[in-house]
Amino acid sequence: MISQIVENGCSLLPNCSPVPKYKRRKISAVRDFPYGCGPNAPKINVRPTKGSCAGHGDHVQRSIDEVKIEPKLDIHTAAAHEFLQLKDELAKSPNEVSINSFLDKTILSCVHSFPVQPEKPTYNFNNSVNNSGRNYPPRRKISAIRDFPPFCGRDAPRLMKDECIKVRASSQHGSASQNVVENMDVKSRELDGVGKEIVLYDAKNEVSDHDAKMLAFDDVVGKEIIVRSEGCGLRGQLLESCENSANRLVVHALTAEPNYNEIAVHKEGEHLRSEHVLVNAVDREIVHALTAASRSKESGVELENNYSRSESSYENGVNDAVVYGLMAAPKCPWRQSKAVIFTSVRGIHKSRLKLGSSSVMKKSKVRKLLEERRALKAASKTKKSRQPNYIEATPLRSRYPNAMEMDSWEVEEDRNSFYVNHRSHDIDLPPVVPSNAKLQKDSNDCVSYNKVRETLRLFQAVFRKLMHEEEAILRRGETASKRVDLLTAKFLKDQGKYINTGKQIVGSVPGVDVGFEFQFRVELAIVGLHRLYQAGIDYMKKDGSLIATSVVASGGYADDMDSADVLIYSGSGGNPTKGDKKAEDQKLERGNLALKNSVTVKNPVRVIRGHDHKISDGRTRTVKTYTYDGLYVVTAYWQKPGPNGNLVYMFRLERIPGQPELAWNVIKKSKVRHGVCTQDISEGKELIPICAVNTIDDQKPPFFKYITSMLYPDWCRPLPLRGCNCVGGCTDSASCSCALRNGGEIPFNNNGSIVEVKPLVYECGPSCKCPPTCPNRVSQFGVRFQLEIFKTEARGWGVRSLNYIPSGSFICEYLGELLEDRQAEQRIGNDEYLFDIGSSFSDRNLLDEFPNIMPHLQIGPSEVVDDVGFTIDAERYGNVGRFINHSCSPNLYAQNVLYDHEDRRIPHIMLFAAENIPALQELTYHYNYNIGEVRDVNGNVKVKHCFCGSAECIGRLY
DNA sequence: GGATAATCAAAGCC
DNA sequence: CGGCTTTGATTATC
Repeated sequence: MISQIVENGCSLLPNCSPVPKYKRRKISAVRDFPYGCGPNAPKINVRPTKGSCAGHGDHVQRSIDEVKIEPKLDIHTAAAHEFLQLKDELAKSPNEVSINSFLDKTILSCVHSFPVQPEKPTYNFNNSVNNSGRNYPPRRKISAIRDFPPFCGRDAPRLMKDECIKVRASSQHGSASQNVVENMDVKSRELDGVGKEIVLYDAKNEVSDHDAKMLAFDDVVGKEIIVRSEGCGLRGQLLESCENSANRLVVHALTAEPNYNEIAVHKEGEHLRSEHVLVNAVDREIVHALTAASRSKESGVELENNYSRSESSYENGVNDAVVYGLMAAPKCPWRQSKAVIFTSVRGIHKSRLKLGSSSVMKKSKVRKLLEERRALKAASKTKKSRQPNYIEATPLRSRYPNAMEMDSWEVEEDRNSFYVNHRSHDIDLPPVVPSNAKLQKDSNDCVSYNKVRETLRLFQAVFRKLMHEEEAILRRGETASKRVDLLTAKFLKDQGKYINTGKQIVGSVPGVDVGFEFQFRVELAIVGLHRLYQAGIDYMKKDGSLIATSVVASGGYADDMDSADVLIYSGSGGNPTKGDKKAEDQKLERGNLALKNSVTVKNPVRVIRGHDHKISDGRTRTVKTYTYDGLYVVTAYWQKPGPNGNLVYMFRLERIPGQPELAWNVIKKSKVRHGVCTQDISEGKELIPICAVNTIDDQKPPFFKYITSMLYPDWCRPLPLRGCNCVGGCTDSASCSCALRNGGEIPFNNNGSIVEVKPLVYECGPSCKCPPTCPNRVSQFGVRFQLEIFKTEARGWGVRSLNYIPSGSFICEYLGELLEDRQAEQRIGNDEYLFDIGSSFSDRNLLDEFPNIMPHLQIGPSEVVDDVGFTIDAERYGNVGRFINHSCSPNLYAQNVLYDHEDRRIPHIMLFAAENIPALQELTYHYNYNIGEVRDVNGNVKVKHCFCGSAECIGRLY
């Protein structure tokens, strides 16, 4: 699949060629930065601590490191113990004591309410299908040896047509009896003293022993078997299909009767349930299948409407028989002419296993996807496919409404395709590169921190790119994947980009700092924070028992997340699923059990919280993110009735102190914002006011004239850009002249995020016919996020957002007076706010990474912006962009954009988010000076220290 | 008893 | 909201 994506990508960028090395811009600007800490300054990027005084930051850093450096249970446990001890001392109230006794009681009561092994299970044979009693029998071991009547059992011959007919009972008159067992003669006899066999036959219908329906199991006690005759001859056998603790096995009309329309094997009360629905004429195979499947655990055939679908899983040795029986058409001696269509495209297995299918199936599905992509491509080229719609996405049901009429379509291939077990191993998946080797190098925090950030950024970048492709597919009217996050995750996995994949980690995950913001659950898995895609509780086995390692609180359950440092977390399970409507009491198993054990083990548990963010950057929407909230300990658990009337487990998690405060807490806690010194530095010129905050000293923001568009000198009269003629909104990239300028595609996703770094982006402009809602108008509308400027400890004023910013979002333009370089050089002393146009610096992490793993992301050389020496001076006139600081590890990047004129020498400088940026995190971009090339008026090399404080800070701007 | 396969559950996502 | 995804744990089997 990956290779396919790559191919597609290349086709979208026809001029693929080796990436040109970006020209580093020559420096003409000189900046002064306040004095302060050096390269070892406290990190500021991911720790939006209030105020960020250096000492405080150091302290926080250290205490986190203590918890983080050695991801070993005992250290964390020690920390947790310490915390708990402290807590005990602080609050030795009677309440705390009573919690324990309360817990003891709860545990006792919960034991009573979950009778795992009732002393004397009772079984009600008179009650039929709807019995839902909770007295489950003890688990059963399979030990029966059975004698099989003719036509049954493992040596059962395949039923031939005649035999089927013979088996068929003549009576069409009987009716489904409510009181099934009473109508039957029940015989049971011992078999080898181990198991028992029960033969039930319908006396009324007077079928012979051999043709009687027969059921065998090995332990009568603990099983209830109901055979319901629905007025037809019966012959069926079901051996050993009861697993787990389900106590009732309902065999519902095992019939050999053609034209009879239902065969079902139910196992009520527990998970296993298979149904066989037959419509007309093909039921003989079912009997065969059931017979042949006698040694399998479960088999089923469904015939719905006019096509057939098989759901089966089987054990070794009987595969052929089962498949044979299920499939019937190609081999079946009595059905040579009457094909049941088992849909298969090009030999790819199309029948579907049930949810949670085997790895065999997964691989074949992957292959299917791959094949379909190819088919898609081929179809779009040749348009000569036999099936007009090759692409899987619509359910089989709607895709093959007339399957029966298609008769022997690709039957030969189907035969093979059913032997998935034989074919599954030569599926060519891309090799999975384990990333463990790389991990060895990540001994210190900085490396792993960078790695995590790099990986997340990579995820975002790949995601945006793949999303872009999917949107293009959708526009063509074809079926696109709806789960680009999963596509991206798979891609990264295949590239070996998952990190922290080794042994499960208790406590902090190296490189993942408190406050990290994630957009998808798969990202949590990619960095090793929480490995499960859906489940809320991750856990591991430690010293023989389960302990919880991380939980995700995302609002799906009735958790209490109001308090900052305490999380009341609901256990998992018990909720009504699709199949059965009623909620069940939660069980103390899996995650619930692990959390319970963590109460006594006192190990730290990572907490990730889900948040909903309203994004109103012109394309109003809500996005959900997940924030790593730090380490907690589970201090108590109890049961209580949940919202669905069932009993649920509740867990109390308390945050271990000394960890960085989270942004949402800061905002929540402080209703009144301290240190606001200017309400709106834009003086109403921006849509959203930009306030200035200073909690460091009394300084006010420096004076400057706020502008919202560039100031061009008199001599500069750039020609307007010729616009496109798209009336609807530039959806057709082939006809939109603006899209063509961008290499044939709109460089933004539908949600307004920029797809990738480009030397130059053409947006639609004033002379375009498209409306303002056009997806190709993003950065021309000014600031859309709630920004504020704030005084930093060491770097003067900085800019941050009060809201979460998704990766790829437009932040602001860098506005000011346009100068020629030589003019700029004359502004000595006032050179702090100069931006050199023409270099189009882009994020190095992104660019260095991409050519390796996604070759089609390379950029055509023709697009490089000419560097003829223009500079933007924001000293006297400017906007919020002038306050954004440099960082060696930035979260924004500058993108050249043209929309209102076509002079490529002086593009707009637009700043975009290069990653997901949590609220209150400082916004930075890379000023991109060349070290040692900045000189003063006398030609002396100038040195400027960098105080960005990022882990990879090189200590100098130039 | 260890390896492998099948089955299942899960606080997601469109 | 139904349907489509995935992964890891558990269970079953050789």
